[in-house]
Amino acid sequence: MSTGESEGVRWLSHGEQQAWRAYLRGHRELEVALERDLDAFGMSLPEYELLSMLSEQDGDRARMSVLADLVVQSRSRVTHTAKRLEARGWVRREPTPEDGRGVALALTPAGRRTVEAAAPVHVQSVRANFVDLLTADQVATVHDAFAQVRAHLVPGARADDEIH
Amino acid sequence: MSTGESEGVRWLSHGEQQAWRAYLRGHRELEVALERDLDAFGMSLPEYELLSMLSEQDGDRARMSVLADLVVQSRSRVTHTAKRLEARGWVRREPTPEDGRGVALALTPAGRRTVEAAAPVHVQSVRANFVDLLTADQVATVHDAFAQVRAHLVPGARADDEIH
DNA sequence: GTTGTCTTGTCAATATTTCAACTATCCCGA
DNA sequence: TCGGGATAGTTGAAATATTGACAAGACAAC
Repeated sequence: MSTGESEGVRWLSHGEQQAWRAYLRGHRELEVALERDLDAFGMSLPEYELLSMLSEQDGDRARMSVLADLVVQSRSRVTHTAKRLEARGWVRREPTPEDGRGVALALTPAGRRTVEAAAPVHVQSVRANFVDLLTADQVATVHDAFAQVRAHLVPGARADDEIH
Repeated sequence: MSTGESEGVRWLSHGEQQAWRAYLRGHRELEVALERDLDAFGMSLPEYELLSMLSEQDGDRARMSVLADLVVQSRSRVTHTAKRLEARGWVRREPTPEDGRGVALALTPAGRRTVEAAAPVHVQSVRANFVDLLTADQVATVHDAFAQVRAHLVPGARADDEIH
């Protein structure tokens, strides 16, 4: 059994395994660093992402489900995150006129001020710990690689859905 | 204040932002896919990583702190994870002879059987959702990129610490 | 219009993770 | 050999995340 199943398995080559592990570890370290820098603003990375996405939407508002897709989180998780952000006064829940089931999340003025304060620091962190460590070619390759991964896993996903 | 801070900030270029977001999203989708495939074996990705690292150590055992570094998790987290794995009979806690403070985690026979059953499926998942979607060059670039990130964030980290 | 089905979002229960003590051991110098 | 400071690992409570069940509106078929 323990050896029998190994037949026919395409294990990773040494290089592939090295790459995979470098990625897993690098990603974790990077996340830790980004969280650390956001800590000064009293928010986590997922929370920042939510606020940031919201701040780019028309009218600073978006449906819960749209938000969930944008930040790649479950709806339930977005509900919880929104509740926390609402408790801090950064976000407000509003009914949607067009669909009685829906709920829109809207950035409050305080929320906007907070994202705008956090954004420069966060961007600097992304630069210092990621973008600026890489060449333009490397950045482009990372883009392509993960866009492919996403396209494979979520066939319907649009490549540029940060805009709407 | 809200505009004042924007001066002097090196925002991301459009391409950089696209890359960053593609990476964030792709990573999350990838994690979801890997977790889904591991689910059949009753373990999560962090748990698999722990078992997998353990299975590569001499004597199927390693100190808690070594393990924590290998999988890039806090010690406390490793303690909790180990407790769960121990409850399933996959792992056993042992005192270390050389250092009275230390605790070694050892894979049980049942634990080894379980990793060996999960490994082919997991590897296939990593292939299908990541490695095989990329060219060899892309894989190499991802390796370099995240190794650089890790080297920046954890200057002391060894590149090949999956072996010992 | 009534029925059945799908979608939205929430909720409560459960599981996991984090954080800040805390214990025990080791190491080193006076 | 004592003491202080480091290191190893654990603990429990609080914060966060996931899951599955649910309520309610939409929507299509008839």
